[in-house]
Amino acid sequence: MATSKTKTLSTEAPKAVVTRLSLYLRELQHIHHQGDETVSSTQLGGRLGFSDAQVRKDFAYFGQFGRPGIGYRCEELIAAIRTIMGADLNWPIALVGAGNLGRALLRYKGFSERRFQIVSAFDTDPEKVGSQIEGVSVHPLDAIETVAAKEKFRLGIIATPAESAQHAADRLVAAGVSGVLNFAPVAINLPENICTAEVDLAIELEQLSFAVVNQLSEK
Amino acid sequence: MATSKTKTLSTEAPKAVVTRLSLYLRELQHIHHQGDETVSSTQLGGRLGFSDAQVRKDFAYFGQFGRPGIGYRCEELIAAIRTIMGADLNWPIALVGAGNLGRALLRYKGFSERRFQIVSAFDTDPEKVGSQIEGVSVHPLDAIETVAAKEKFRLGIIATPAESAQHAADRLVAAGVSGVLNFAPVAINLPENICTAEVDLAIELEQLSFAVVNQLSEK
DNA sequence: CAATGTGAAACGCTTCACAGCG
DNA sequence: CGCTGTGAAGCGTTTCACATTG
Repeated sequence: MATSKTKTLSTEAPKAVVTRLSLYLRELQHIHHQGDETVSSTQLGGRLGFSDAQVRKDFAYFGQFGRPGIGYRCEELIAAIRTIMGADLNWPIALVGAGNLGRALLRYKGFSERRFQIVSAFDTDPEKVGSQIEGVSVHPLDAIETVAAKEKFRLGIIATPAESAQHAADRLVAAGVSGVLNFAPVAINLPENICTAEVDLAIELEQLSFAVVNQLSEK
Repeated sequence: MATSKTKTLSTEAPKAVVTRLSLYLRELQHIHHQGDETVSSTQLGGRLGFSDAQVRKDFAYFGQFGRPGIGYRCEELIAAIRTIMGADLNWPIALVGAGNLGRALLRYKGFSERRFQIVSAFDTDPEKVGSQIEGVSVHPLDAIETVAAKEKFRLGIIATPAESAQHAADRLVAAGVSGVLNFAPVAINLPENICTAEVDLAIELEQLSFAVVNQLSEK
């Protein structure tokens, strides 16, 4: 009875819960590294700007992880979230666009800790093709399907200019990826069965500046 | 009567609407560049993955911009959103952390188009301090208050490792910024009156991989 | 007694359906 | 007739309040 029971994940969790799960995981790892074995919903929520009730309800979707009077055991909860998130799988990734941002992503250390690895890079610029960055070689974009057969990447990152983003997306899909993370400042159109996430750096700043002007503090 | 009337923005718009406003703006600019003078809610929504009703309702919070039977005039709508978002102001920005990611942000062209400009960079690494990147000089982090007096930045970007992020945030606040965009993979604690936005690249991938595994297609 | 787990209430956002307009 | 603007209904999420537990 010392171990907690994880509900079947068939229990569809609300989308909003899943987005917070990653934040909980990250924060729990910091807390645990810092030496704490347990944490209460109030503490954890406080660090992330969520209410205690929300933290408890979020975890309750997946099972009973807490001990009344004590809180949650970090290790246990970390393991549970990692399982739920599938964070124990390895994810080889293809990068399209070896410009400023693409090169920074290739060098970024934070991915490997979470088992994401950029295994191949692609670009259309002949000057970039053939070079190596952090041990990853830059291939011509046209070669993506050939390389995909060998490297088996399932996710793709688009770090091209806006004009080339749709083409990059199409090539990635042709190469068989099932998810695309798009850093180009334009919406891309993909088949229904492909998952996408977008990060537009300028938009992040725009939202922030709006919040500042309108005195909306905190998140 | 040819011009539309913009409601006072005192009409507090839902947070969710504001996050979409930036996407509308970006997309309208693409559509307009592409030569179209008008766009319907169905077209615009289709490109972004929103319903037509949502698009109409979103704009209706700020006034009456559309013409029945025609749609929305791109120019008019672009101007209106820019006004609402305060996108006509200039935002000088301080960057803390001149590593991989920081340098990529300094070189990123997408900011200036939206009137964001990194005017000073800071780092604690003596090897980086004193160098110039894209015409921006890297100062010692301790000098931030002195530089702030001259450069008057109101926003700060944190692109440091997780361990240094809280300290970077504290220095930025001491230097008088009112908003912080945090790329470090850790939650930071700030005074109530400071706005924050977070972008964690690994978390974006984690969310994407979860969506792939759980067959959640599209957004 | 400090903390969880959880129904029920409250809230905010999205979708629906349709009147109204050019 | 195509498309907007908008109340009203519907839905998902958050907060509240409290019984429950080690």
